[in-house]
Amino acid sequence: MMAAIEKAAEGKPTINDVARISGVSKKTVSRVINRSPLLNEATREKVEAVIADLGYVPNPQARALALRRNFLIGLIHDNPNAQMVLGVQEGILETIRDTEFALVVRPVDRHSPTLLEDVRGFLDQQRLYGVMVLPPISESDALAAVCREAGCNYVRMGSARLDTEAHLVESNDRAAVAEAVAYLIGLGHRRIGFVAGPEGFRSARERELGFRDAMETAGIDIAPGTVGQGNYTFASGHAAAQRLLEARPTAIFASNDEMAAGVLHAARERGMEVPHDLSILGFDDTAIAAHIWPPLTTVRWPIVSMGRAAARKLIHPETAEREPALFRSELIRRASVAPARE
Amino acid sequence: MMAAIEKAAEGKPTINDVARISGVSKKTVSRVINRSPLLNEATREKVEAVIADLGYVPNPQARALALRRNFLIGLIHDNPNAQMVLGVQEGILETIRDTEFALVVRPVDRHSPTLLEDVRGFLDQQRLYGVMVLPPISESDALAAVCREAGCNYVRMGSARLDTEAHLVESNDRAAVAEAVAYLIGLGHRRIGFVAGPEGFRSARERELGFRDAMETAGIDIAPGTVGQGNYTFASGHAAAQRLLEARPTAIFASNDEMAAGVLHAARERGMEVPHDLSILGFDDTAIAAHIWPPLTTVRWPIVSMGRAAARKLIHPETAEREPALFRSELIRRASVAPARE
DNA sequence: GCTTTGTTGGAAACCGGTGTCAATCCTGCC
DNA sequence: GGCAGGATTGACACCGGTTTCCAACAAAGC
Repeated sequence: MMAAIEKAAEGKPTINDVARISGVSKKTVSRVINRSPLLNEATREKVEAVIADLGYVPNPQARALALRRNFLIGLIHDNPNAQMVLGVQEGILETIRDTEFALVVRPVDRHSPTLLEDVRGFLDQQRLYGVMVLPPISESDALAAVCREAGCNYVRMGSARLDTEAHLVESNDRAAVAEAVAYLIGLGHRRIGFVAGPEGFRSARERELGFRDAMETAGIDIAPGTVGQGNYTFASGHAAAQRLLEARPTAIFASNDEMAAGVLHAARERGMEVPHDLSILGFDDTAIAAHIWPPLTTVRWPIVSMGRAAARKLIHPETAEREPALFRSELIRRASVAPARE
Repeated sequence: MMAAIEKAAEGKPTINDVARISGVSKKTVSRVINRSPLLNEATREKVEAVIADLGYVPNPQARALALRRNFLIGLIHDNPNAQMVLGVQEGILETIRDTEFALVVRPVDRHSPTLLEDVRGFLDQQRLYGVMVLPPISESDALAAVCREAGCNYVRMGSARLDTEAHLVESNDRAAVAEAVAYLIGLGHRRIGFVAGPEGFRSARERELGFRDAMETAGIDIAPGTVGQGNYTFASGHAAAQRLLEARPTAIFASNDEMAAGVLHAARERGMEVPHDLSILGFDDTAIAAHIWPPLTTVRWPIVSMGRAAARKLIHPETAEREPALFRSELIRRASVAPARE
C-alpha cells in the first residue's frame, strides 16, 4: 500500500490522516468508527482497509471528551474476598480484551460515612461507560440509586434478585445450598450444623434459607445449638464452631470457605478427625478450599462467568435485558465429607 | 455568596463558569488549578474561593486530551497470586484516594506471544500517568523497555534489583530467607529441605540464594536430594515434597506459601505430623498461611507498603529517586515449626 | 422531467481544558 | 517624570475527535 508513504512522518495517525489517505471526509471516517448505519458498504470497506493499514486507533481521550463518556468499565468492591475480586476481574478482562475498553477498579469501604459521596464523585469524574458492583455492597439500594442518578449504566452482582434484569447478574445460592445439604442428608447425616454469614447480607440470608429448605424437605428438625453465625472471616468461623461443636453435630455447613477453614481448625483443636468425626462443607470454592487438608467439599460459585456476563451487559446495554443473568453454583466433592457414622 | 445565583442552571460547572464568576480569564483559572508559581496570591485565593463555592472539579477527559496524558495509574500483573495483587491494589488506592488519580488494572498472560504488543497498545491507548508492573513479569527487561519507549513512567516491583532507583520497589528476600533458615538451624535442624521456585524467576533465585547463604554460614552441607523445584503452585509443592521427603529432612522451606501448603499435604499423606515430624516454612504470608493447619510459619512480604511506595513514586516522579524503595520481609512465627527432635 | 430517497462532503461549533506569546501592571531607579 | 524589567494576566490557537446543518449528487420512482 502507498499509505505508508503518505502517512505523516511521526506520531500516531489521526482521523485526518485516515480521511486524507482514503479520500473521504473526516466525518465519514467518524461514521465508520461509530458504525453509523447510513453509510455505503463499499465506502466502509475502503476506509476500514486504510484504518487497518495505518494501524489507526481513535484517541480515547478525544472521544471521551466529545462523547462525554469514557470507554472505561468500573469495578466497585469492598474486598470481601481476594479470590472473588480477582475472579471477576479476570472475567471482565476476557470480555473486554480486544475492545477499546479498559477496567478501572475502585475499592471502597462499606463502613465509611462518605461512601455514597465517594462513589458519586468517582462516577461524576470518570464518566464511566458502566460500572459493576460486587457483593456485599451490591446489596445497597442507595448505592444503586447513586449510579442511576449519575446516569451511569450499572450491574449488580448478587446471590438473590436485587434489581431488574438489566442491572443484575445473580446466582442460585439458595438452591445450591439446599442441594449440598441434601447431599449430606443422603449420606446419613441428621445433626447438621450451620454457620451463617453476617446479618444484613442477602447472600447470608439466601444460604441460610437453602439450609432450612433442605432440612424441612427431609423432615429433619434443626437441633438446638447447631446454628451459629459468623462474618465470613476465618476467625468468626472458628469461634462459631467452638460453640456449635458442643451440640455434637456430625456435619457442619459453613456459609463460605474461609469460615469452613475456621471450623476445621476448631475441630482439630478438639482432636476430631475430618471427615471421620465431622464432615465439613463450605461455599465459594476459593483457592483455600483445595489447599487445606482434607481438601474441602464446597459449592463452587461461578464468579468468572458472572464477571464475563456482567461485562457483556455493560458493554452492550441494548441487549442487557435479554442476556441470561442467572448462574448455577455447583457442588464440588472433595474429601471433607464422609457418610455419617452409625 | 452570589455565585450560586450566577451559576449556569444545569450540569457541572466548567472552567468558564469559574472564570466568569471570579472575573478572571480561563487561563488564570487553569493556572490556579495547576498551581502555577507565577500567579498573584490574592488572585489565587479569590479563584480558589469560587472553585470551592461552585464545587468545581476540572474535567479529567479534557485535561487528558490537552495534556496528552491521563490521570490514571496502571497496574500490570500476571495474576501469580490473588492476595498479592489485591494487596498492591489496596496500597495504591490508599495513596491515590483523595487525589484525581484512578487505578486501571491490566491482567496479562506471561506466555502470550503478543504480550509486548498488548502492553504497548495499552500504554499507547490509555496514555497513563504511570504504570506499575508486578512480579513475575516485572522481571522482564523487554517489558520495561516497552514502557520506556511508550514514554510512560513505570515502577517495577521485585525481590531484587531490577532497574535504577527511580523505577524500582524491592524487598530483601535473600536476607529474609537467610534469617528464616537461620532460625530453623537455631532450633537444631540440620537436614533442611528446600523447594525452589520456577527457573528464570529472579524471586526464585534470590530465595534460593538466601537458603544457601544461611546453610553456608552455619557450615552445614546441603544433603543430597533435599533440594527440589516447583513453580509456585500447590501441586508443584506437593510433587516436590514427595521426592524430598525420601531424603528424610526434619524441616522444609518452600519458596512460597502455596507450595508450603503442598508440602504439608505430602507430609500428611505419609502420615507425618507437622511440626512434630517435620517443620515447614513458607514465604509471602498470604491468607492461606494463617488458614491451614497448623498455621504456617512464614516470611511476610510487605506487599501493601510496597504498593503504596510504588504509587507515590508514580505520582511524584520528581521525588522518585529519593523515595526509599527497599522493604524488609519479616519472619512470622506460627505453629508449623518446632525444634528438631534429637 | 421532476420529485424522492440514500449517501457523502464541507464548514463551523463544540467538548473543557492547556500552551504560546504578547500585553499590561507595578516596581525601583536614574 | 520617564523608563527598564520582572510579575501577572489575557487572547487565541490547539488537543482529536463528534455533532449540527446544509448542500451536492446519484439512483430510483412517478
